[in-house]
Amino acid sequence: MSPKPMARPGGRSARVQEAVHAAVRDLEAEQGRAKLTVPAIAARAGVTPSTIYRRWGDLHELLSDVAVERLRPEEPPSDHGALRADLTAWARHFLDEMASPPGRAYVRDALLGDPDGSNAGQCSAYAAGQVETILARALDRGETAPPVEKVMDLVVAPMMYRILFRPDPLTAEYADHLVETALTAPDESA
Amino acid sequence: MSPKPMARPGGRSARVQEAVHAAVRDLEAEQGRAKLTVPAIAARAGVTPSTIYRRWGDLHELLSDVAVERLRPEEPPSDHGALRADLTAWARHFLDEMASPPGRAYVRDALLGDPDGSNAGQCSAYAAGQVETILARALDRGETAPPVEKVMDLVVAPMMYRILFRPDPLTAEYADHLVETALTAPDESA
DNA sequence: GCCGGAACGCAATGATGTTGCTTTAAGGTG
DNA sequence: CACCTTAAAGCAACATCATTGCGTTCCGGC
Repeated sequence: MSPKPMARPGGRSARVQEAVHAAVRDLEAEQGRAKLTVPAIAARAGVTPSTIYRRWGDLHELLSDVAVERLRPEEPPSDHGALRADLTAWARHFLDEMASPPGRAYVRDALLGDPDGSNAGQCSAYAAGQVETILARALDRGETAPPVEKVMDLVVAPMMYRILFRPDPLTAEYADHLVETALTAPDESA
Repeated sequence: MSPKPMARPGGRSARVQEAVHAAVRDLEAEQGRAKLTVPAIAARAGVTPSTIYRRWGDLHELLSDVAVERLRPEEPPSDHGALRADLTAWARHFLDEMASPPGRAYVRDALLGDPDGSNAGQCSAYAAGQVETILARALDRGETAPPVEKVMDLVVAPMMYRILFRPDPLTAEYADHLVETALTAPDESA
């Protein structure tokens, strides 16, 4: 079911997977999405199309797979010494990444080829993990911090909604505004 | 660019469009999404595939088109005599519709075949329109009501985010909670 | 160093996507 | 009301892509 069963993590399987992922990245960068087709990717990766179909099912699942890997945060959120500063910086960064044309494309891909929703869930988990880190750091400092769910609802969700459903441009001020809302909202215990 | 140019609204064009849309609905109901292919739809609609490709570009754009039409609200939100009741009822209804398997499928389709984001924008506009109606009604009654944007950020966005990115089931209580948040949040003027 | 099984390559087949050319009919005009 | 223009649909050929059976290779374990 999972696109990357990797029943055999070592050796050829791993090489093929890496080659295919690299081929997707390269082709996309060089020729754009329109040229992203399974045979083209296979040729570029030095692999036969049937291999790709067998391992990933179809193009969308493969793209979803690659997109999720690209959406994985590479570093923990930067530490600015205070909750508000940390959250603001992270929200701005997140918005910047996700609202950019390539970012939007990755998010869409991740959602697209995802029969069971596990890839989309992974994306959400990445964001939640980053937020979690920030909040834990705040608690360590002795600050009061809202629960993760609240930040997801009040900061992450609105940004994602606008990215996906609205063509309008998004600004850093909007991210700031959302963080402000999350930090000043009443702490219901629900 | 738009999937439905309709430069000639009357006569054959309209009949073809309706026939194709109907074919999509029927085939989906009868044989499931897997069997939804352009040639099959064309055959069912009594049309040649090239007609569909020329008018809609590809299968995804056609499905997106159909999905948006299905997501259009058919009635104004029901009137319960008070803002809180109206918003709660609408949010529950919205969540119910969108979180159901067919609802999720429509939303995904709408997002999917949508190069310029106009279809997704339409979906958002539908929801905003419904909210707008509710808020205007409240103002007419003399109630104080939050701006539309606030309701979109605090109620609609979190629901959509969870629908799209999280596999977990969603409850009516969650919708209630979001409405509560939106109505009790401090009224910043920003 | 041998064995079992999973993954890959190859190649053929069927289905789908795409396009030039022709034909029909909608909508405007005299 | 007949004619003319032109968008849209039909037809048909072609290119490309998706799918599958079978043989081969190579990983992983004994």
